[in-house]
Amino acid sequence: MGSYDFTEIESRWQQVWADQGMYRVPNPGDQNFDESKPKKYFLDMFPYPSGAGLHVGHPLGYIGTDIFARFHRMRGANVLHPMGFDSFGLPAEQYAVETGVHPRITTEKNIETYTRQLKAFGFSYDWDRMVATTDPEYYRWTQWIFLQLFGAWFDEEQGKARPMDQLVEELESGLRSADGVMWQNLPELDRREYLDSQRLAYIDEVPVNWCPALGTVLANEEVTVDGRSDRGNYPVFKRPLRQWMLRITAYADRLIDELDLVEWPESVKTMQRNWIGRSEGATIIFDVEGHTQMRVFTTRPDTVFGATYMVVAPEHPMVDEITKEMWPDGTKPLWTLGIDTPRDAVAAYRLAASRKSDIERQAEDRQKTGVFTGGYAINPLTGDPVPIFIADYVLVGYGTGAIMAVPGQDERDWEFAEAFDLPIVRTVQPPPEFDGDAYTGPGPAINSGFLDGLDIDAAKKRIIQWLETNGAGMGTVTYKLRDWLFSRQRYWGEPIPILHGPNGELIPVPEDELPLLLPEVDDYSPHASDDEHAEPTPTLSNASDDWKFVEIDGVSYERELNTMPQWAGSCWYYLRYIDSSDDERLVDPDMERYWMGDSGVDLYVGGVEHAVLHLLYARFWHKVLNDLGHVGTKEPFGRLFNQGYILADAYQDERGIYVPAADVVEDDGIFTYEGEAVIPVYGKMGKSLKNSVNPDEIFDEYGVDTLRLYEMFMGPLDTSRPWSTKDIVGVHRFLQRLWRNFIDEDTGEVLVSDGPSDGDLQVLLHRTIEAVGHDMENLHFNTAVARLFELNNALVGIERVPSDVADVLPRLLSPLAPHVAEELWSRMGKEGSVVTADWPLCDKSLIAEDTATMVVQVNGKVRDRIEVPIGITEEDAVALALGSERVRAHTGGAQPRKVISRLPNILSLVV
RNA sequence: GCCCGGGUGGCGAAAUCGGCAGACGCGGCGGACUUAAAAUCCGCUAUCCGAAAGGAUGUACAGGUUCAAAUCCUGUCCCGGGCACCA
Repeated sequence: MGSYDFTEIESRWQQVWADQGMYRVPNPGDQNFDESKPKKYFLDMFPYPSGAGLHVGHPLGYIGTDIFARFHRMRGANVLHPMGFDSFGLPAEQYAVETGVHPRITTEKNIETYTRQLKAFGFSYDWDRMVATTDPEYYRWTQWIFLQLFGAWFDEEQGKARPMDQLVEELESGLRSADGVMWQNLPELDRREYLDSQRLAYIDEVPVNWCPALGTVLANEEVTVDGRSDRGNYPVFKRPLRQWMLRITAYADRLIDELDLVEWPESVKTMQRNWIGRSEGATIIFDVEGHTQMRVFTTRPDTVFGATYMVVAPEHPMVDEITKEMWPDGTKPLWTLGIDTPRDAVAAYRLAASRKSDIERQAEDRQKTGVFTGGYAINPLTGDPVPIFIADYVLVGYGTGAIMAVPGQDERDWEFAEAFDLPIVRTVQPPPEFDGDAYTGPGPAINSGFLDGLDIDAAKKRIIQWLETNGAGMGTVTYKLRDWLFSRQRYWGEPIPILHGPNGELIPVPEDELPLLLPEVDDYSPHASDDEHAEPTPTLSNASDDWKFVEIDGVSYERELNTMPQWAGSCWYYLRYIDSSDDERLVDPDMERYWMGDSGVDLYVGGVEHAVLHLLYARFWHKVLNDLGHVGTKEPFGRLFNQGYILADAYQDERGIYVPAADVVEDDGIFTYEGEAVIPVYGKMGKSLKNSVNPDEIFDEYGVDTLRLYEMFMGPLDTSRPWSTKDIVGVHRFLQRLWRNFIDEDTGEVLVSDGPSDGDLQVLLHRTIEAVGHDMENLHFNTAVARLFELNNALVGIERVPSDVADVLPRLLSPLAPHVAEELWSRMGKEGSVVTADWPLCDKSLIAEDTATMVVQVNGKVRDRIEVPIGITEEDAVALALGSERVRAHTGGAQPRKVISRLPNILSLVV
């Protein structure tokens, strides 16, 4: 009755809130919708529901958004605060491979566990809006969006996606040609191929990241720096393959420029800009001896006079054409690999290069290798012949896959030139003190004909002008960003709703046949292998012929057997929450306009690991949907916030294997696990370090409110912080002290007085209201908690809590620790729920004081503190200060030479 | 190598604009209550010198600007993250 029984209080209120639908939020048009309130959309990055369940590190950001949502509700906003599950993915499928249990079963079970755990945190989600990406009613619309991408093209002039119909119209009317060919003159087959090549979702043969161990290909973003898979850390190899691609590159500029519209951490914006990697330069056309031409991309067209050789990527399609039968005169032995003919030398080098994985290329310490092709190009500016090499330091996928090498101004080219004894010409004058090799800094052009004397920028402009007038090139922009490889050979993903006809026709599955359900298969195994040359085979090829083949008008069509990558479902889930049960359309336009407003989601909180992948893909899809008129904003997430991580001690045994941290025993600084010594390390809490702390244990011992407060009190939301179970007692003591301040533990009597506070306590109360409100707005929950501690501490020793304090404190606490706040509110007999109570207002007149502490500095050092009236004049202040013994001890009684004041707080005397 | 963050007591941290460094909590020390312990309550707790009053030093390091710097500027070191032969 009287003691703080958090377990009982928390479970009871969670039940009451659920029964009353406390956190249900109506849409425009719904019954209880109040359009006079401002809208707020607060979103968490939804989790993948893993079998291990939640640990205390997962909900850090969720606690933050929940507090923010509760705060804004009390301040009178309509708050959309939903949760769901990104439930397609590898672990459920791997489990299915091992056990034969259908991934749907595993997934449903895990979702159930996650839902139970999330509900136990007392989060104020509107669970009626929950989505799971694996739900056919959800992925129906993921497939629908894919068909929108398939049914659209990117109009370069308008800079936006448009429906294919409009392209066909413009082609038929002659407004536009198909790569220079009139539509009327194009055979039927070529027309189809042309149209298919223009779509935002298209099939192309491209070098892909093939991961045999996972049995699937991966997007560039899913491959780590050392050429391994992001998930599972398996080796990844490059190989050409026909795959579905999404034309994200068409949006490269908008994805950069429209970052200006959003309030995101600068670091995330920078990462996206770097990933897109826009660089401006020029394409320069080199005549290759004899007949053909070669295009190179350079960001330094101003250095073209110093281009003394050319390098082509080993995989470049023109290599065969350039390569000569015989080594020409003047071939240096160094250039030939010691092989008799250029053809054999080039073949040997290409073979060696193709065998190298990205890791090996890396490991070689960037030693420059390459071989001469026997061919020469003509430098269009100097007219000199320059030898053409192939070398793997030039990448086929970037720019034109060929470069003009300017060793004087490029470190890589310098290294290669030294290794192969090639001429070096400086075309920018380095400063006199420069003693390095390649010079990449600013300076006037030299050895560059009509460019001489110009600085780099001017020289670039001038040479591009020259190239364009002489038909030798043009200004060009290139990007590091590649189109998004969208096929996966896995089972547990959205089927791609396309049929393949006998002549290569691509037929979209009609919208009214969506969702295209995943077929049942006997074997979920991907065709995984240790062999990098194994042929990728989609798991859906294990489906029955009934599913795989569709007959339309007597013609047999084969279904697309690849599935979508895991990122697909998370590209648009924030839209589905708005109207999660709509079976007519993706989202109702009126509801979408209301909740997304002018700038999209008002606060999106999640880990920084999604800085590139998820956030770039989602922005891309959103822009396409915007172009096609399905959503109203240019950007999906107006404000992004990256929460930190919970870190924890972890332990490795002798072999470097992590052991369960919970079972490690410490004795006088020595750590042991099952009697063996282990080494303490430190890192992000999670399965891989085996250092997870289960929230259930904390709930049992301290309760939900304590855990919520603890995670917030540890530090600012955006910094990582070490978990320390022993520190939890601090916030737990706070709640118990709060309880004892309000409730007599023996009798259960509510210890609230009839009269309000006065004096210092009243001032403190209103200061707390102001400070907590301010902290809440700025997501400074750690300091908000500290302010509440102070107010609570001031109540200790007071017989009864003054009525105004009793009225305010539970409301201030309610977003942070909703259960105990609701219990106190209810025990005091207050009207309604504290959840829907108004946020307290601060009476500013009460916190304006009539005296202040004036700090007196002498020569910049604090020497005394004096209470002064708020409106004190400088003259009085100086007189007061000079009257102080402590001040006089440092002024030696002399008059100050100079007085600086910020009255009534600071008086600075210089003597 | 390049690009972002960050570095404050024994520990987690705080410090709107350049204006009292260390709020709040953990831990520690001392005290009250208790037969005792736990819980609770009270006090102290940056470092050094000092019995104290007080003084000196102190926000990674070295400089600078300023009456005044954790905060601004220059350089260096360390930690974390991203990118990495991108022409």
